[in-house]
Amino acid sequence: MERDIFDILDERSRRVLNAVVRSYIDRPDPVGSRFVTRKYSFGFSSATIRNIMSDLEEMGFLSQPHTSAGRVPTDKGYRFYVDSLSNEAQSEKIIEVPGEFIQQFSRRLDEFKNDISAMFSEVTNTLSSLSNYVSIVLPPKAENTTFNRIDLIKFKSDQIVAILLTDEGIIHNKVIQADPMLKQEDLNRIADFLNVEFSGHTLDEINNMLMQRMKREKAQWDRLISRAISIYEQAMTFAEGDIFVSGLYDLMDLPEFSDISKLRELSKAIKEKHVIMKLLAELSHSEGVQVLIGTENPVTELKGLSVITSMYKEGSRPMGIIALIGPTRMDYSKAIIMVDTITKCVSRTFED
Amino acid sequence: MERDIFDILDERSRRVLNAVVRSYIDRPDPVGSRFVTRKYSFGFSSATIRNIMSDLEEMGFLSQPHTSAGRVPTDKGYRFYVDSLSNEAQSEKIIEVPGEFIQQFSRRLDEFKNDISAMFSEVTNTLSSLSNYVSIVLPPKAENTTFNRIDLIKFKSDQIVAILLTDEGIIHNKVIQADPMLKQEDLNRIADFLNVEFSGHTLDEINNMLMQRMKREKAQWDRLISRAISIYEQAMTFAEGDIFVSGLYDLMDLPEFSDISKLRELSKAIKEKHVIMKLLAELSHSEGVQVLIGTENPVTELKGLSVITSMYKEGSRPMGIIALIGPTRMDYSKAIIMVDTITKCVSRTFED
DNA sequence: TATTAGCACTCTATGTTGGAGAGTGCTAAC
DNA sequence: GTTAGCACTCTCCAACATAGAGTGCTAATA
Repeated sequence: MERDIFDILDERSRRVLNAVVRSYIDRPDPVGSRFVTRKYSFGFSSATIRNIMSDLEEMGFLSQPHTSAGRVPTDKGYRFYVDSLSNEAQSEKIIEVPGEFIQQFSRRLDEFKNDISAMFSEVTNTLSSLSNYVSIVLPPKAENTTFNRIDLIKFKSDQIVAILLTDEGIIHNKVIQADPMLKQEDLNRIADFLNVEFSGHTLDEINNMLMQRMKREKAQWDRLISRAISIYEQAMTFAEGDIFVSGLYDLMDLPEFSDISKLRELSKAIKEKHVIMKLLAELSHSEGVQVLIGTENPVTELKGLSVITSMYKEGSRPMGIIALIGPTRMDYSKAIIMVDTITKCVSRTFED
Repeated sequence: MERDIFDILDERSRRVLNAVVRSYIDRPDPVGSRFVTRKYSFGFSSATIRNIMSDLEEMGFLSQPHTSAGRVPTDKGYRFYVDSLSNEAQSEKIIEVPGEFIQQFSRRLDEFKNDISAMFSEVTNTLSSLSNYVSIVLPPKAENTTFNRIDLIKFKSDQIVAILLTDEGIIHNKVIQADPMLKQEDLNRIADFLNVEFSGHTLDEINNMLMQRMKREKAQWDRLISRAISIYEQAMTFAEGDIFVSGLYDLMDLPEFSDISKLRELSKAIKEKHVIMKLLAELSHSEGVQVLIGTENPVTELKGLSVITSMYKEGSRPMGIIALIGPTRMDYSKAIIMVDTITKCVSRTFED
């Protein structure tokens, strides 16, 4: 597929296309042939460039806002640009992130080790203020985290506070209604039982174990176990985790958002978390940094925008997702590097 | 003070002024004398109204965008309008909130009794979607909440998870570093000690008790107590509570925000939570619903806006604050009633 | 055959002009 | 004290002209 595109365009067309995209990313004015010849000295006259650009338009890489305006990249044009970026990166001029930044940022993350939400806030803030785009972090899905221990605390006669700790340092707590007859000692015994049984398993595994055991042992449970399982199930139905978002307001500075309506759509999409979460989750099945450009995007609210995502992991286990959302006219090379770097920093923090 | 203003203006001027304000709130076009005479039949010609409006302008209640435009209320004009609103309310035509709504909303809040943050989210969402302004809820200040119990859980050899429950149903948790020699039993004894000592006191009282005791007993503590106090102190330094915000994007529909820059300022102010928190806290020393109009506002970022606040309470103890922020051209009568009603619903929920 | 210079053409952006309309302030009459 | 009448002011909008940027095409050039 990629090969195809590179075959269709000869060296010269490719260079012109990339020049147009780069120039447009730099300043959102339609790019004219004369401008290209002057700024990037190709050794051809503007007339030649004109012909090439005309061809590129016919092939759908560029478009004209109106006759006698310069050209503007289409989503397909951006796609070509992004693809050739990663090609370049593999071959030669990889843009370097100063090791200094990485070190400093990693150290900063370490400070937040005891408070994982604060850490994620820090991540989104850093990412959005560096990029001036909207950054989003999805925390690890509960199912992927590892049960460390649960504690049950009697509260106000008919309520129980269940506190679940995971190895990742995430603390879920939930108030559940319960039989007022249960004493704190009963709760302790129940918690002990759960801790022994479940420790070290992921919540996902636990759900499966539970189901299997329920099938096998059915009515034979003693009262303790049946209560334990019922309480655990109640405790586990927590609201889907929050997502961390930052930088929506920085977008207001960009000319493409002077209209506001795009911004509204984006904010609506973010408000309806599940839309975003679903998109990002789907997008991140594959390895490395993923890029969705404009209409490639399945979510209608985001069709005018581009999304860059990457997964952070603990070892080889996927944890959560870091994403950057901006206009299609995005500084892709910078954005991709940033997402990549920051994802790696976060992964490293989870390692230790 | 209020009397003064009512004395300066005769009955007729007052009616004209209120008519202008109401009309401008209804539609943001400068209000002309002819329009006033037709819409609100005063029994005077437009020329007379013109004279009155000219006087009102001289006194600073109205202003003209340019000669030969109609008049627009100044902040002082709005202030007059708001003050006469509450006068009206006291005397006769109180706008009624359907009891049905109150019942329904109270029932809805009850559903969230076990999850106080979800409840506050619900409150901001309701308030902003009813009003189309920005709504903010400040949760109870930690110092004002009542210690119910603390639990300490050993976690990963050198860490302790401290979980503090308050009578209000708020759960704070915090991971703290600690001596790896401490066993879970030690922690239990420490927690027991704290629970016995502190139960039923507000966190504020506890801080005072602690300080006093430290002064009195100084070096005489036994090891348990000294450890307990140290742990409690660490656990209590949690991050300043989150504030709940909703509706920023609904503002974009209003003509006064077509400019965007005001919106930026507001969002900046909200991001810097402490600015908002400080303002709201100051504003809410007094009883009932407070209104700040435009330049009355001490925070520069909010000078173009109006703020309506009210405190929710548990019995007579102030808990937190509910606020609505919108343009100075706000539908004050509606907004005030809404803030008032919702505050009362929240207070009632805390009662039981 | 590929490239280029030249030119007519198109479209936008900007500025100017000239009512139409809304509203005012003032004056003189009621 | 109130009002009718009128000249005046200012905005808004549409019509029009012009400059500038950029194109596409053609014919000449290497």
